[in-house]
Parts: sequence; C-alpha cells; structure tokens
Amino acid sequence: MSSKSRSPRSQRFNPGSDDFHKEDFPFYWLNQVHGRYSAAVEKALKKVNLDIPRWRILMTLKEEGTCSVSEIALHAIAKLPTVTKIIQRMKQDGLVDTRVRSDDGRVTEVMITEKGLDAVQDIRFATRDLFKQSFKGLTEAKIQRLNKLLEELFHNLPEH
Amino acid sequence: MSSKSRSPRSQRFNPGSDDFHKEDFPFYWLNQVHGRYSAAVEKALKKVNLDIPRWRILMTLKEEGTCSVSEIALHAIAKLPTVTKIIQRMKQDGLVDTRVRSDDGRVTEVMITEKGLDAVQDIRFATRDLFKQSFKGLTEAKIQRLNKLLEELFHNLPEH
DNA sequence: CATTTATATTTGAAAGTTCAAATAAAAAAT
DNA sequence: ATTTTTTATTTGAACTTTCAAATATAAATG
Repeated sequence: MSSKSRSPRSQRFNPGSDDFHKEDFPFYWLNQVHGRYSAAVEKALKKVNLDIPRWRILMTLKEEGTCSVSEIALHAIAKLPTVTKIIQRMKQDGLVDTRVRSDDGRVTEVMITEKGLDAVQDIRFATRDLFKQSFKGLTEAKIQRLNKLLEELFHNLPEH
Repeated sequence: MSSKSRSPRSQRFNPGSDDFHKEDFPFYWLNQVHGRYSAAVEKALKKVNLDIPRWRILMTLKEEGTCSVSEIALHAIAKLPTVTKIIQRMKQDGLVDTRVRSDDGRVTEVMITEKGLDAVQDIRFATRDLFKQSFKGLTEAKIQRLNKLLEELFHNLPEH
C-alpha cells in the first residue's frame, strides 16, 4: 500500500474534497477581500462622482499613457464592448478624449484629459485613508510575500 | 536627522507615493488574480448554464442551509435588490425555493432544491481542473500562508 | 392598544453590461 | 489589383445591477 494512493494529504482547500472548508480555500479569501475592497473603493469614489470601471480606466491611462480601446480592456480587466461604452460616457464627462490612430484607421486611441488628471488626484485623496488602514500591521516583508504568492497564483490561471 | 523623517522606507506599494509601482501593490495583484479567476469560473459555469452570482448563491445555500435574502446578500457579497432578483430568476429555473418565515412575516427564506444540488455537482465537475491547475506548484504551507495574509488584509478592511 | 420607529424585502425606473451581429480598415492571398 | 481573411471596434437588443422609493411586518413607545 503506497502512501501515495492511501493517505492523501489534507485537501481542505480542494472544493471537490469531502473535508472541504471554505476558510482553507484561497479563492474564498480572495473573494472576501475583493468584496470588501471593492465596496470600500466604490464608496470613496462615489464622493468624487466616479465608479470602479471609470477609475480603472483612468489609472490605466495615467500609468500607460495613450492606449487603444483593446489595450484598455486588457489592463482594466473588462470586456471590449463594455470598454467602448464606458469610454463614450467618460468622453461625455470630459475625462478622456479619443482619436483615430493616424497610421491605422481601425484603432481608437484614448487619452486622459486635464480634467481626468484632476480626477485622479481627487481619487488619491479620497482613498488615502483606506490604503493606509489596509496595510496596518503588515510589514513590508509580509506585503512582498503576499504579492509573490498572488503573482504565483496569477500565473497558474489560464490567460484567457 | 532622524531616520523617521528623512529616509522613509520604500513606499512602492502606496498609491499616494511618488515611487509607486503597481506590481508592488497587493490590490493590483488581487484584482489581476480575481479577474482571471472570475473569467475562468465564468467560462466553466457557462457550460452548465449558470453564472457567478447564481453559483455563489448555490454555494452559500449548500454551506449554510436555508438562509434569508439578506443573509445571502452578506455571504455572497451582493446588494440586496440584486439578490432579490437573482433569487426570483433562480426560483423560475427551479434551483431554489422560497417561503415566508413562519414566525416573522418580513423575511423570505430561501432553500436549495434537488435540482439546485444537482447543479452544484455539475459545477464541481466543471471547475475541477481549474482548481487543480490553480494550485500547481503551491505547497500546502504556501497556501496556508496565503490564506493567513489574505485574512489579515480582510480584517483591516472596513466591514461595511 | 394605537402610534411611532425599526427591520426585511420588493419594485420600477435608470444605468450598466453582455452577446452576437454589423461595420470598417488593414493584411494576406490569389 | 481584386478578393479573402484577419483585426479593431461599435452597435442594438436582451439581460442584469443599482438606486431610491414603496410595501409590509415586527418591535418599541407612550
């Protein structure tokens, strides 16, 4: 009787296992954290008249500079038609501007406006306390370890 | 010159900091993982004619047994009116059933049906490979560490 | 016990997301 | 040089989520 087939290691983190406990399942915690985090950010953004999708797009444009619609979809983790429509709304709100790429008529380039940059500043202010609070008691080493573990998980997941 | 005021420790994980790098920011990775994870689960669920909100509710009911609508909202991280309407749809699909709580006419109790339990089994099957793949190369110690870190972060975030 | 206040949920209208199909430009193949 | 295929985006219809207001029951108060 090989130990391989007879006594499996604890499988409490495996949703298919009989002794599954959600508290031992990383995606349970991932969802919990994501839920609270999103709710908190959403609340902070509402004060500045923004929401999470718009915020993500602003952040993307600020970090990456001018982007095509599909590049935004990739960075901001949203579907293409969704991004198209958010950009249309954001353009109406004056947060971004668009133009057709000069050397390729298919792509729509999106860039952040002055007003968009101002909004980014407002958001920083509105979320400052939240981030400070989030990392309370977490040493930098712990934060790094967390980043590494999440990154590892990320690379295990199918790309798309 | 105190080190406290002069040379602050690295603040690359702080979005307000000048040397902010998104790769050092845990919520960046959290969102990336959550994005891929959701996309993968969504894809698996589509084969069984389900989506993430319905799945979350089925899981909640399976783990917790009969729940009120607001208990579901809490566990499944969704807003109350959203849950009301998802439950209505799920009832139409025969996945759950509802009744008014006998000793309190305000609360709607929701319970999973046989068909709902069958669906849970189907989902297990449909997501089996995904979970296996996700934890590839991650030792149990690492998984536990990740859980602990996420839990710590969770408790730092505002409850609601 | 009538009235106010609190709690649990639902509803209707508005806003947002998604799918599949349509458009439109570029690149490849004939 | 046309035609075909691929790539990038948009659109319209269907569906979902959200907000604020409405409903309905229970608990607390005078």
